[in-house]
Amino acid sequence: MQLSSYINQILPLADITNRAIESAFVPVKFSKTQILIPEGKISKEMFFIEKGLARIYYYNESGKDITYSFFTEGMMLTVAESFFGQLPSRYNIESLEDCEMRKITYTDFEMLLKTYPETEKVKSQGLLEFLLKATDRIVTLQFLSAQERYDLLMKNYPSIILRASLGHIASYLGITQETLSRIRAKK
Amino acid sequence: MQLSSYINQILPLADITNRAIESAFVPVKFSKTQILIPEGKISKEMFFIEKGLARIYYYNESGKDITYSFFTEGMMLTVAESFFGQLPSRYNIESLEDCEMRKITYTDFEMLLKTYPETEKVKSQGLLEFLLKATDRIVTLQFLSAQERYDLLMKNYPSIILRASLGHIASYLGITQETLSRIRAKK
DNA sequence: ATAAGCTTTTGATCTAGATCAAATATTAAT
DNA sequence: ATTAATATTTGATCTAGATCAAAAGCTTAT
Repeated sequence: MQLSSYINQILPLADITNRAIESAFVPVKFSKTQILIPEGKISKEMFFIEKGLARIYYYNESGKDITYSFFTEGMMLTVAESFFGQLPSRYNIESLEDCEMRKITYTDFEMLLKTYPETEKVKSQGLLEFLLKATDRIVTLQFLSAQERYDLLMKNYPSIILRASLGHIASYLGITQETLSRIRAKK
Repeated sequence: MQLSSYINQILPLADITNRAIESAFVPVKFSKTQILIPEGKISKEMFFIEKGLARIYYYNESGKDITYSFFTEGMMLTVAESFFGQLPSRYNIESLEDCEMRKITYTDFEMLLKTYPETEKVKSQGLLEFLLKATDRIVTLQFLSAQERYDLLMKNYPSIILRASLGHIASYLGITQETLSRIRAKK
């Protein structure tokens, strides 16, 4: 999906606003396993993925690397609280494949908000989408079994399951690699 | 906490805006165990709690009543996706004690947004707070043990633990009542 | 092509927390 | 006050998923 269709599907905007947004997002490429946003830093940029796969992750108290979430084509990639709130990020963002993205800086984003007030609505609408995903995730983790969580991911994001590594998927689901491997072997 | 201090702590606003917000929130009382927002309906109202305790809950596939989250004095109570997005709520809101609240209707909320554009920022900032809480919750559920989750709730919201029932707290933590009872008995 | 380094699978065991069931406490209703 | 209804505790099992350990498959770099 293109950035323009992504924005329009969130909220239809005047042509001039659309063009301003388009040109505020500049192309960037990343190779596999680059850190786009490191833990502890304020996110100065937000990304829209045109091609590739990335994840947000953190290290838990015992130092284990835990995937918080995956992002792929047509998704807006950002640690929302850090970018929108300009707070230090508690997570890292890492590319898992060679990626083609578009990025916007926070400065340019603020400029858009000032110049085209209707973008403020894109912001709230965007935040709402992140919130919807987060609440889904909570319900999933609260009471589904490992198998059910896997099936759900498979149903909603089959491409992630095909492209991400076993270990990353397992920690995303809140289970160990061994358990995930056995779930897969079973069917 | 008063509504005015709540708003000001989120974002300082012009006096006139503050006063408009104040008067848009009208007082309401609820007695124990009333349903303020039922599942399936679009939230037409958002509440600010001055006194009392409430929860958001849903029924899982096997019909079990699961507490999604608790709200008490000084908190804004709403199924954010439903109120801000005007979508049908997937959860119920229920009072757990006799409550004194202030409520605003969506119509009045929209009016505020139009008349005082700076309230749009209160909205995004509010959404951001909901998002922050949700991401915390995900991390908690992803890899902490029952005991750790309990300790964390106790540390962050001791008053909830003292006031809510065992069953409600247990489902909130993603465990059974029996397990929670044993965790408590242990210390 | 081969070694070195990762990633995934498989096996054996262990344990946190679930489930089932019954006994106490607590609260509400007549 | 007494009964009925609801919430909590306690006990005895069971099981999903963790942990530990080693083998087998893949990648990547020389």
